[in-house]
Amino acid sequence: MPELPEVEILVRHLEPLLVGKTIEEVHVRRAKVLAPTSVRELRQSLRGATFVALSRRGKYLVFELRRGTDAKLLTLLGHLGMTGRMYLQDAQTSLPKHAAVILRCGSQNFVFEDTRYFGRFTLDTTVLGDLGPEPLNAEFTAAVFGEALSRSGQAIKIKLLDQRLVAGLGNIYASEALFRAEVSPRIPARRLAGEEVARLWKAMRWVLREAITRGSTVPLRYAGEGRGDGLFYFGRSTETPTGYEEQLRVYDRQGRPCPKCATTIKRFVQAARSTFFCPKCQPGRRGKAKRGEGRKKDSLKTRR
DNA sequence: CACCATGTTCCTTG
DNA sequence: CCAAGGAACATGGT
Repeated sequence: MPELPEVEILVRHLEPLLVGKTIEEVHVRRAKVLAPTSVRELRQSLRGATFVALSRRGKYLVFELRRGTDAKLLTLLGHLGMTGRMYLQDAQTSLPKHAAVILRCGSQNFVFEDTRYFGRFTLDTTVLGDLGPEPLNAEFTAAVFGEALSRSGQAIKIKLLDQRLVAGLGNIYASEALFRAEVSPRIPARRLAGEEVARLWKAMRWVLREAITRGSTVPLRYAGEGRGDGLFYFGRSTETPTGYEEQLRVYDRQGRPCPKCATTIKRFVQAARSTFFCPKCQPGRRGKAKRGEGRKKDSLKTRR
């Protein structure tokens, strides 16, 4: 469930539940998610610590804790990777198969579970320093965005996934924002016209805000079973068991009609990731053929 | 069995 | 040093 809107909703959900709670026991079942923090270091730091605040930076969850009244604040960084979840449950409740870290706070467990273990739960916060601006903050103006784009010849879709450019978009919202802006995912970043930059800047923010709004109005079950939990960008539906369904316009909709013009949505691969777009609403540049696109060279890789 | 998956990081090549 | 491309990480769904 991990792009900016999902993390934002999760942070808003957890913040009031966690603040004031004190960790009594720390259990690590998959040490790799802590790296480079060691199990011992995490346990020593967190045992007896109280949650003071929780916020979000890009797709990261930033937990702030304090041990004792005067002690310094410590920061715990969380990331959901592709399949991570975080939630509180009764300490009696059985733990999920892929629980990576469990923090017992009184009668409740704060659980970080992650099926694929791509997520993070660490005291090392250095990655935050490499993140670009928050797309929904005032500092992130269209001019700032355009300036950043002008320094790259890489396809715009790929740049949108670069967390150093702007922090928080992932593969879903990158395609969604480009569709809303009616910009082709293949255009080299620095080739976007000024008005295209402006449209994309606006569309990114609209798409992210829309997802947060929708997520806020849907009854999510953070610890629940079943797919779709914690995922959103939902709208009401009479066809699904939950009564809600995702409202994505192009993501994972190849072969289906474009919601604007009914042209068939296409899928192709960029930087080893799927991109979805409407060839009519998001036409590529005419004129120059792009080389190195749609056909890859045979780089024979050698093993180390 | 084959392929695909919401993310980040490391390695290689140019 | 930088940019770009791809594989790796680990598990599950279709």
